[in-house]
Amino acid sequence: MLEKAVPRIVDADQRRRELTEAVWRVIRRDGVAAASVRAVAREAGTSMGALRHWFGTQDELLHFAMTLVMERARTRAEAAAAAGGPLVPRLLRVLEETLPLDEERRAETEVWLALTARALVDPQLAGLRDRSSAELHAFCVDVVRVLVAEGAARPDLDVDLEGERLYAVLDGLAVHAVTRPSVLPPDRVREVLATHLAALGATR
Amino acid sequence: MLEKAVPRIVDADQRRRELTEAVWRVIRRDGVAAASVRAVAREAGTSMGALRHWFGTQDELLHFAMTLVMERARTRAEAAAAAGGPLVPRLLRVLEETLPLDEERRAETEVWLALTARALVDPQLAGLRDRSSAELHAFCVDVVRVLVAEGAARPDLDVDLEGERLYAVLDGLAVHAVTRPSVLPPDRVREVLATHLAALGATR
DNA sequence: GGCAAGGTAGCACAGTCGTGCTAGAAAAGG
DNA sequence: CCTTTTCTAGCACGACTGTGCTACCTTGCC
Repeated sequence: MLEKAVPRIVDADQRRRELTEAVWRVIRRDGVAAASVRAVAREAGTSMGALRHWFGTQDELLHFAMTLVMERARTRAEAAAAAGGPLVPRLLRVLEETLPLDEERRAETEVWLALTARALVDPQLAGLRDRSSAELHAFCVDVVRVLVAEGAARPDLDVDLEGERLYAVLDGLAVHAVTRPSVLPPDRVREVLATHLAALGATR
Repeated sequence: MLEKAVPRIVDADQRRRELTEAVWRVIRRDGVAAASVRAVAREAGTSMGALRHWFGTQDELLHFAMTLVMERARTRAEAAAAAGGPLVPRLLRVLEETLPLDEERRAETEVWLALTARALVDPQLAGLRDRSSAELHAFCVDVVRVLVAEGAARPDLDVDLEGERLYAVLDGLAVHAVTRPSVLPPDRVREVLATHLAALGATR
């Protein structure tokens, strides 16, 4: 009943992360369609059997890949939120954690885009995506609320509507930064986002 | 040298459109990954051979599907632009032609999203997407320019930057309307977009 | 030492894939 | 009538797919 032996302690979570990052590399290089069990195993330098030990099925693999994208962005965002400094730049930095402004975040965003498209026809992934987008949307609404409360945005704003608009800017920038990187380099992305936040407070 | 017989006149373009719409149905129902030659032929009620007569290869099929999305949106947008009426509502209606506000446009947007994701790893599709996004981006910049010129937007706006921001709102709304339809029904999408245009002119 | 369990490896199966290919049906000019 | 061309049909090939499965290696407790 109780376990008798505890052999080969390999941190399961850590192992799954390593394998999942192999999934990311395959998705980025060859697309979701190419993220087969064999291809991922080859990329990770392991065997099909080992992979299937950690992920019982192919869908589970993609599911975990999506989870990891969300988790990492959220972790970074929370760190940025906890940092000090003036309000507006700090909120900017939190929002920027979801944008592809460096190689790491670019990888995540590309995987996010690929899996978002797949979620259109994969209910399992759709559930994940819904939870994630609800969270980010709620955060955007909160950002607007805080800006209004702190006097950094006009007091007559429709908070829900502006939250929705901010969220659209955010994901629109994410898509564009990933699909048109030469037109929209990281600094330009930051500039557009900063302009948007500033515009919420423009009273003139 | 000159053709001698002209048998079975089937409008090639028309036929290709019909088949391409079968591609759309498959992509919407089962995803790009499932858009195999066999599946599309079955969906179109024809044979693999017939399909391959019109599209020499699988990539050509997807390429044409993407082309058709772009072409249809552009046709509608030009019609909306040619219509009369006051400036701002007219521009709104043109921009709305790229958004999934009814069943037809929803289909196009879903296919667009799926193919945009695939374009990350398919140079052929990437070329198409680049041309299309450059065009829409340029149009967004023009919209801002016209609004400024007509006094419907603040004269001190950075036109390029605002064009970029408008484009982000547009594609962000497209993604959200397709992935979170219950939160973002068509009227809400219109409201957010209208708010954005109005905000460009907010002087208060 | 023995043994149980965690972890790895990879074969086997039945299926799907894209594409090359041949063969026939349909239609119009001679 | 026959010929020519367009269009349709679908078989055949080799490659790749996800997953069930067995066998093996490694580890740590008894």
